[in-house]
Formats: sequence, structure tokens, C-alpha cells
Amino acid sequence: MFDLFEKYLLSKAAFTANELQQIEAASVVRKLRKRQFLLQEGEVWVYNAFVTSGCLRTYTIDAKGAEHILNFAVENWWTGDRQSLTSGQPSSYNIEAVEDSTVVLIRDEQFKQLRQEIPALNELVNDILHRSFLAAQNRIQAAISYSAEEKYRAFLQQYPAFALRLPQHMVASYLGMTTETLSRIRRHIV
Amino acid sequence: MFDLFEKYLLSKAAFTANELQQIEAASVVRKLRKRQFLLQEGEVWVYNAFVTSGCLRTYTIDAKGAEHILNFAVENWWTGDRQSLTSGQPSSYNIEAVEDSTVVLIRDEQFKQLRQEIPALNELVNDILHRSFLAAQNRIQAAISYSAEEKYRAFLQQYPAFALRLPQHMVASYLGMTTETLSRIRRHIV
DNA sequence: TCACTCCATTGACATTTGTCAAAAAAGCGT
DNA sequence: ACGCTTTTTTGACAAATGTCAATGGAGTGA
Repeated sequence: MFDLFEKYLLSKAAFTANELQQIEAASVVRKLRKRQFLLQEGEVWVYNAFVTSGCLRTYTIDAKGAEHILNFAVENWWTGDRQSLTSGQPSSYNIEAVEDSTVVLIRDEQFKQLRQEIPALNELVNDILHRSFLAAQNRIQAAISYSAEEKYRAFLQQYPAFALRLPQHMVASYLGMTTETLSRIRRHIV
Repeated sequence: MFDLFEKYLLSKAAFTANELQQIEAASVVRKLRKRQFLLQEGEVWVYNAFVTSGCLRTYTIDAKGAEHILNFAVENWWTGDRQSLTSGQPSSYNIEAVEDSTVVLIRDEQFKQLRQEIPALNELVNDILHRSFLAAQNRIQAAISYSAEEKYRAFLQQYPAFALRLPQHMVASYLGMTTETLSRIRRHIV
């Protein structure tokens, strides 16, 4: 499974064989079965995680026990809890496999080291961060200005593949509405 | 006004006198009166902007003509439209002074150059980006899981000074609710 | 294939939030 | 200080969304 990560890296920058080997040496491949946790609330997250196959979701559980999905990560996406990673504090998120999945894990101490030694990796990570910020910004805009129906339409447009792949109640949770509301919206949309 | 920017920079990293001079050479100070625009929808944003005094807001206008505030930037914060900056596409945001304000502007071509020549500046920017991402993430969580009242409470807790400084209808807009709703919430909160 | 869990849909109803209109209060420029 | 604009509050009502409960269907593991 490391080869998929390698392929991804090479698609982003011209890493040398030596650099790739360094990265591989720091990597651990972890397989997760559907519903298995990569991180549970209360644990400290100390990795950088790249998804090579499958799909994971990051969610919180509120006071009433309801789940709220903060994001999904499918193959070729990164996941994790950067808040916990950088603060060293226990995470308030759960990261769970939505499908059987495979992730490449690199402990952050080693990852920092790699970023220093491999400028291209550092740039790649900063670029991801930049894109993540823009995506988050767009999602905030949708959240504060769109109706439930508009949110769903925008979601379909931006991530058409997700709608096919994910159970609808998860999409609803991601969009900040109930599964019943989403179901009703879909009725008169389609 | 450049001295305030310099002070900020020095509080973040040990820039040399020479580096600060390079940065100053690329900087333009711009004063804005209340309600004056720093950026209007349709323009391409090509700067990096640091607020040395005052307060600005970034907002969109929806199909019905309603404004939605994406964020505020007060003294010692950065602002701008990174989406437009990196894509070169016209911005869909408006950035406007909420109070009389002063900003330091650096054109992005020069800023990129500075980032390359001054590693500490590059790290600073990446760190800002990282923090911005975390803040955005938290705001998304609030948006998808909190009621209007909970959103306001969280806002008060996170940015107590903003509540005193900003008109309430702007806070409401930032939180994704109407000014009437916020007014009613405040009635039984206080 | 069977039993079982998970998922999507629907209806009735409750609650939250928005809309519109008006008035009072506060802030601002001259 | 005055007049004007902006902001906040309030009420009555409308619309959107959530809650609860029930049902049927789809998916899944043994």
C-alpha cells in the first residue's frame, strides 16, 4: 500500500528515490475495517495520516449524543486532528472508517524531521494546508448563508462522488441538518 | 504605521534589521475611513494585508441582497482574499473598514520573493495559515452543531472584545443568523 | 438464505429561526 | 446641540427545520 502513497507524492513533486525511501522508512501502513476507529475522543493524535484506500470520517458527539461530521477523507486525502497534534491536548474528535480503509501513518516527530530534510515535502504540506483553509472558508460561507437545500445542492456540485458513496445520514450530518430534512429536500429536488 | 507592523514581526521571530528593511521597502501603508473598501467583489486581490489599526470585515452579498460576514480582522491580524490571490480570479468578497483603519499592503509578487529570502517570514506565514485553518475548522463545527444561542455564547467566549466593538447586526451576520434573532437571544441570556 | 441491523422515508407535530413593519435608542457629522 | 442615519428592540406572523414514531427497504454477516 505504500506504493499508492509514493505514486501520490510523485504526482505532486519530483521526489528522489532516496527521499521516497526516507519517507517509506518512517511510514506505517494501517488497515481499518469499516467502523474501526483511527482516533477516539480523548486520545492525543500524534500522526500524519494519508488515506490510500477507503473512506474515513471525523466527527464529534454533542451533549445530546448526536454526531456531527466535520469532514470526510477518501483515498489520496490526508486526515487527522491538527488541533491535537500541535497542542498535544486530547482530541475532541473521533476518526472512524466509513468503509474498509488503508492509511499510511507517519509519527509527527519523524514527519517534522522529514519536512526539514525534504523541502518538496514541506512545500507539499503547506500547499495542502492552504487548500484546506480555502475549502474550510468556502464551507463556512455555505454554512452561514445557504438554506438546507442550497447546502445540499452545493455539496452535490462540489463532491458529486461523495453523494453516491456515503450513506445519506452522514451527508446530512456533514451539512449540519437532520437526515429527515435531507430526505425531504431530495424528494422535491430530484 | 510601519513601526506597528515591525513590532508585530519582531514579536513573532528575530528578524534582522536588514530583513525588516527589505520588508519595509515592499510595504505600502494605506489608511481607510469607516465604510471604505479595501477590496470589492469582482476585483482581483493581489496583496498581503496586515491590519495595524482599526477593524475590517470580509463579506459576501447573496442573491437576495443580504450580507454575510465571513470574518473580521482587527489590529495585528492579516486579511485579504487568498482564493483570489492564488487563483488570479476576481474575488467574490468585499472587504470594508468597519472603523477607520490602517493596513500595511505588500504586493504578492514581492511578498513571495520576501518569503523566499527570509525563512522566518515564510515560517510565520505558514504558521498563520495553520492557525487560520484550525480557527475555520472550529467555526465549522459550531456552524453545524450549535443552536443560535450556543453559537453566540461560543462567540462571546472566544472573542469577548469583538462583542463590545462591533455592531450587533454584524455579529449576527458573522454567526449566520438575523439581527432580530440575536437580539432575542441576548434578551434572555443577559 | 435468514436473521438482523442499519438506513431512508413519511406523517404529525413542536420548535426554532426568519420576515416584515414599526418604534425607540444610540451614534454621528456638521 | 440638532438633525439625520444607523442600530437595536419588539410584536405578529410565516417558513424552515427538528423531533418523535412508525414503516418498509437495503445491506450485511453468519
